[in-house]
Amino acid sequence: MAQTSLASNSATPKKHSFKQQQLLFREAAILDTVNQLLSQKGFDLMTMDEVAANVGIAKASLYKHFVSKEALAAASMARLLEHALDVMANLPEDDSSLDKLKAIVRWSVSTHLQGTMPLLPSTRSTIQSALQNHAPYMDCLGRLVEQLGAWIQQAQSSGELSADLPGEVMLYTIFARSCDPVADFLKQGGAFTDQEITEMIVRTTFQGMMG
Amino acid sequence: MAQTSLASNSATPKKHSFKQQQLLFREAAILDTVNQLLSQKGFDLMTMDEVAANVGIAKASLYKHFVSKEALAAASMARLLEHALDVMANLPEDDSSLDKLKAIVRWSVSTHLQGTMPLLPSTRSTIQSALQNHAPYMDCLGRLVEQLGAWIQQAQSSGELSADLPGEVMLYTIFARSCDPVADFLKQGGAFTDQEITEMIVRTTFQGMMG
DNA sequence: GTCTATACGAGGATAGAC
DNA sequence: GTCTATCCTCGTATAGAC
Repeated sequence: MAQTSLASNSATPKKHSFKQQQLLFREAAILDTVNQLLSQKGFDLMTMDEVAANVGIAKASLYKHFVSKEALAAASMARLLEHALDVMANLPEDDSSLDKLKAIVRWSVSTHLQGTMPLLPSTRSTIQSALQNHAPYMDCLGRLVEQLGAWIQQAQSSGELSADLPGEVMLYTIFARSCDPVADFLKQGGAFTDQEITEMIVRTTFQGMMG
Repeated sequence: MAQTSLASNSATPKKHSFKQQQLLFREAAILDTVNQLLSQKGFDLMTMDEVAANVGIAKASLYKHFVSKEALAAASMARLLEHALDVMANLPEDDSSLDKLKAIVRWSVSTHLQGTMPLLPSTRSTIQSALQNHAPYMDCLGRLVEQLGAWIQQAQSSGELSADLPGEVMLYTIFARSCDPVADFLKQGGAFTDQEITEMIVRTTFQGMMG
């Protein structure tokens, strides 16, 4: 199956590069659609018919690219985490750890508001077990947790974040902002721009409602 | 239908009180089960078969009490909001507005952790429209929003909460704690008691991770 | 590897006896 | 108003032609 989507290996360079390019392009288009739908409706309410219709291909063709709905969602999530890692790797080096943590929350909420954040956390969904068996996803997640954990520790050491609040709690709190319904409610209210909403959530995440 | 579950009116006091008692008792049992299932799996993943099985009655009997799955969930939600209003009405009068707001968040998270909080917010679910057409729910919600809004304004006036953060944002932030996945993650981790988790979430909600 | 057509199961809701 | 048995729709997944 084309599920892992590896590029051509060095032994046979460019042998089928055009076909492969086309394949990857098609799969990227599928995953873009899946990202949107996962963001709008979540895994359980997203249907394969819908995905196929939005991409503009037949449902059966979808199953040639991804073996199941779970695999499709997992691929989408893995790509999102790769994107997150990329964002994190490209933050200004002279930013403090706290600044970097704020930046990743800003990116999460902003992505969520744009409708392309496939609901990372959310316990109570049937994908969770599928994700844990999806190596690419788990690999990215591990690296992401490691990096965020390091920044949290540094921010605690330097006094930018409270030293007496478990880092675990902070990690989950930051993660949870990616699926925070507050953003949806505020956007639905229509009184604020996406940027204003993002900044207010970043603020309440780090300073609460008293600071 | 017995959907509104009003007690016997004053014109015919106790005429069928025993039967009615039994009816209300049965319906309360159903709603207890629904609360648990909504808390564990959410609306979309909860099945009527499951509800019937857990209550110990046939599925068809369920439909004698509630006309649809949506009506069932709406009744469950309405009862929860009534409960919340009750908790709010019985807070110590000499508590400050901020204390009261903290108390309601504490109650929300605690209820969530106990597994009896039927996921209030959560956009992306099919119940939302049904809830908006359910008068008892909307009525309770209105009163709840009014009371919380008043407390927020008072806390802002007294300087307990930031005056430059829109009250709307605070309201939603408080609401969102009832379905915060952070609580689930921390509970799953097993490193903290429910009470510890609750207090940490109350803290981060109001003081953020820096305070 | 794309399509049309279809198998199959799950789940919401109902029929009709008691 | 409780039950058993059933209907019907929807959604995942597959068969098989091109």
